[in-house]
Amino acid sequence: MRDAGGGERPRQDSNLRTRLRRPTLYPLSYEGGTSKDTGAAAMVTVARSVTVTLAGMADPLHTVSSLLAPVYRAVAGVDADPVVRASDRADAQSNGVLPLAKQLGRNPRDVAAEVLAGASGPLAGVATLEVAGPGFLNLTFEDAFVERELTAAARDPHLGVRRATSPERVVVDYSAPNVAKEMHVGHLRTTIIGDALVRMLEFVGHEVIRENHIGDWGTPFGMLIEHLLDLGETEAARELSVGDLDGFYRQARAKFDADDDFKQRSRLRVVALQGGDPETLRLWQELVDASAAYFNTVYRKLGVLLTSADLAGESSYHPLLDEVIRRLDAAGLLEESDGADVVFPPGFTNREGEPLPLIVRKGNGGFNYATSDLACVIDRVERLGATLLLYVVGAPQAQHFEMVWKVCEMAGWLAPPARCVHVQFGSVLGSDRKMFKTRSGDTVKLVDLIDEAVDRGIAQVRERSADLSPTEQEHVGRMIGIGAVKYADLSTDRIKDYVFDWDRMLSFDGNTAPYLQYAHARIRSIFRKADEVVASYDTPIRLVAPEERALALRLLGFDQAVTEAVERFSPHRLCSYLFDLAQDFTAFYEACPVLRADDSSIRRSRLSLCDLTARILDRGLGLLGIDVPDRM
RNA sequence: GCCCUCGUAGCUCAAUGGAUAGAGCGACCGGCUUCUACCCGGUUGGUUGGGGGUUCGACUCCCUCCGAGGGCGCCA
Repeated sequence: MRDAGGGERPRQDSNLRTRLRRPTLYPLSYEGGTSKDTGAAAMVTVARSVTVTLAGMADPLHTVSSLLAPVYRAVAGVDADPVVRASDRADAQSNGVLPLAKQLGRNPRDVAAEVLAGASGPLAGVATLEVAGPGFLNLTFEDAFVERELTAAARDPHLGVRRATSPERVVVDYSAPNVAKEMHVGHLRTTIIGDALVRMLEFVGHEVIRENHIGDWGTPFGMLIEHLLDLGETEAARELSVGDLDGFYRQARAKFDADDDFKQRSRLRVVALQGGDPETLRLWQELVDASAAYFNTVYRKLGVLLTSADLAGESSYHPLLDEVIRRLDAAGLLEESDGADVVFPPGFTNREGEPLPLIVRKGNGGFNYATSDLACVIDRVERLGATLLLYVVGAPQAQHFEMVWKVCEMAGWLAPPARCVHVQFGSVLGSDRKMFKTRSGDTVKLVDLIDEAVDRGIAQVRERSADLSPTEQEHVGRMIGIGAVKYADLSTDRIKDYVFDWDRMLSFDGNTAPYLQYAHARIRSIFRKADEVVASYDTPIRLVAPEERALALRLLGFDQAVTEAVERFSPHRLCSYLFDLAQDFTAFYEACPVLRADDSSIRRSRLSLCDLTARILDRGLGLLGIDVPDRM
């Protein structure tokens, strides 16, 4: 688990230090897409970890790694499996696996030279190598090799993206609005990020279970049900369907605070609800259904995958709560504190520096969210059989989840390979760098935000694309508006706060959805004008201009971009790649005439490059949940 | 008070412990009028909040200080 830190680092004695010095093997690692200077290609670092991957796939760097693996083994004299994936690195380091590199005690340049000598054979016809800098191997691919790999990627329905080597069953917990409460900006990030992760995980071959952990249980439901009865069921249904959930909730709350009789009825209603009274449950279900219908309209507007089938509300864990307590008790973990049943996971302290408990049963005998989160882990691991549990929840809840998972580990419910990951994210800020609010200071309703995005998108299209029909303008404008909001959210490192800025996210310049969508539409436009159909999967690609080469190498990096985004649960990795791709395409487009190319084989080859670029843009944005218009 | 996250160009953001820290916007200079743009190229811009440490090598890891935000017993 997380190390609380604070310990003083032990001082190394100087002899030991001398003996351990000279790290130097520095095995092979893939260093980056393409080099800055146009002529060169991808580079390989004789620097850090071995990222040799086995299966043969379209990505040329993996091919190179495979070819070089024996060379490394010979040079390093290492018998061990040289496969270390990026995600294993931290683990490898702590286990002392990786630093085997450091045990050779030789100069990196010499090692690099030795690798170079051994590599010329295996890499013949693939790439040439040269030693550079403090022990880097620069790798320049042969054109013929790149052309071959590119053709292979184009024929692959997966566009060169590898499947996960060990597919898992993954639960993604995201969105999680509350019944009878409005969805606001706070739900934007969890919904969008969760949706993108689901799409990416499925794409690389994992089995994904979406779970929308809605807040459909607890004491507020007493007053909500009583308010529903006061209004009359038909009137209440009407109000809820209009989507004025906050109004409904506020009225109930106001009555609860002002009216003792109402308060009393509410309390009795909570008891009835928890006791399973059929009529109360029926009314409760009515509230849940009305809210779910409302959530679904929001999800459809936003274009995310969630449906009613994904609902896994807190109430569904209700039957498990007694079991949770029973098991904790049996494990000897349960303690009594101030009348409540609690567990003390080690490593957490409160304001006074005393151990901080996780309360699993309140003093009044009721359960709280910690209890249902515990039940939730049991359910996901034992019933669903998931090994990876993702919680796409805001950063403020980090400590809560750490405590819950710690208790799960102590109780033995959460053991490898099963593990939980908090996919946390920062806040959405206004231009004042404070929490994003309306001008009047209220929280921003999510529907309002979505509607404004669509309006702005449509306005944008009307201005720029007067030649499109009104219907098309609306259709495309919707994609642009929604895409802009999603992309702005996904394109920055999720852990950080970001500033919500309509003008920037809707700009056609810079790292934005409209820029990428436009690059795609532009390619489609070429094909509408072409008098022949050329698909990348049946046309050989020939690289002539440096811009073609740069684009080609970028296209081959799709696999790496997707893999990184998935492994780190960081959609912005994919965004950065797509932006780079669009920029490379634009450079190509400026420099290389496609339809007007003199030579027909070049023309076909360029059309093929265009086609593959469009397919990757389409697919890549699709993995982010962003729609891509064919014209705009 | 303790704990967590963040701090990178004027602005908005990138960067597995690797090469000279990169983009976009803005600004400045120069081109272009095109297979879809208000486009293209170039220049400008940095003590990566400060200081120390580990390392062959630190934006990245550790310590410390400063600043911003968040969390800390019966809400979720």
